[in-house]
Amino acid sequence: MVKTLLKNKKLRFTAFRKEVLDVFLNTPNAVSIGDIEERLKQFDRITLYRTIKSFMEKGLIHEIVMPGDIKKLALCPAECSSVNHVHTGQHIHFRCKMCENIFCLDLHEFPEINIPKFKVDSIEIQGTGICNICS
Amino acid sequence: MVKTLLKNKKLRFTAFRKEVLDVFLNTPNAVSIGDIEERLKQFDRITLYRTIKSFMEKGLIHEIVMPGDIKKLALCPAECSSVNHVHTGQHIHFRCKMCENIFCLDLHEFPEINIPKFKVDSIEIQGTGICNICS
DNA sequence: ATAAAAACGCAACATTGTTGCATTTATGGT
DNA sequence: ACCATAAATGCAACAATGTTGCGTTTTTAT
Ligand SMILES: [Mn+2]
Ligand SMILES: [Mn+2]
Ligand SMILES: [Zn+2]
Ligand SMILES: [Zn+2]
Repeated sequence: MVKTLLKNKKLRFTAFRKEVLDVFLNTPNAVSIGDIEERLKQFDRITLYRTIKSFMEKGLIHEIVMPGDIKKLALCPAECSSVNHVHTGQHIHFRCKMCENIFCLDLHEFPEINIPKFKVDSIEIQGTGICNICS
Repeated sequence: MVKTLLKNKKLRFTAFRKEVLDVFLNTPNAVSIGDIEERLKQFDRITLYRTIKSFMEKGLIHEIVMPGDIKKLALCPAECSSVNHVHTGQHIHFRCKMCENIFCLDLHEFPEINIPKFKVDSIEIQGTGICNICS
């Protein structure tokens, strides 16, 4: 339920936040801000930006960026406890060049990346290609 | 030499392009558009954007994006033949949280990522943490 | 019910990137 | 070296994206 979802992340429940969160819950893949705007009947742009920022800060959603001015948002996995920074947990992002959808995918085994001389905090992996629906 | 570098990528040699390319050649790490602007005495912003676009289209430089509105540019490896799309070859990107520098790093062995049901064209890997200088 | 803190909505602003167009420059062929 | 052509430049105007300030409204804890 949307209300408890927000509460669990220490976010106040408001009508607008419910609407925005519903967009995420009703979409299988990542959504852009434009996508959200299209799905809201009427809204204030500034409030939307602030809502998204709050959601990100509290670890409810995360941001996915790719070269070519691609920026999308997706729900964090339920167990995500990270706040205010990218925490893709152990999943990767895949962009289909046909449908332009971006998928959050759980890898069976997340690869071990060793970078000599660097202290690695987090790793992000992003793939591009063709999704199963488009191929 | 800058002139042949441009020619090899089928880019015309101009005074402005030389200046921009020199910025890349004189910087060890990735640079933002703001970085470039700071290093140029005087310039036209529009021409700079178009220059960068040309450089990217011809595979002279590539774009590195990370969550948090981070966008930087770096020279492609010499052997890079890809045009107009992200081709990190087989290197990864590492962002140091202290100095905020972004490094293009060659991994000894680039990991094999297998994504069931998806046809993978390219993989990008980005790490964050502390670089060797800052630690 | 009340009070404090947070979120909202509006306006104004800032930053980042693009398009059109006239002028200048680079380059390949003569 | 000269010329014709295509490309690059510089300026203005515009578009898209994101932010800040502030008075009002709503949520939540007491
Ligand atoms: Mn994700
Ligand atoms: Mn790189
Ligand atoms: Zn697809
Ligand atoms: Zn560092």
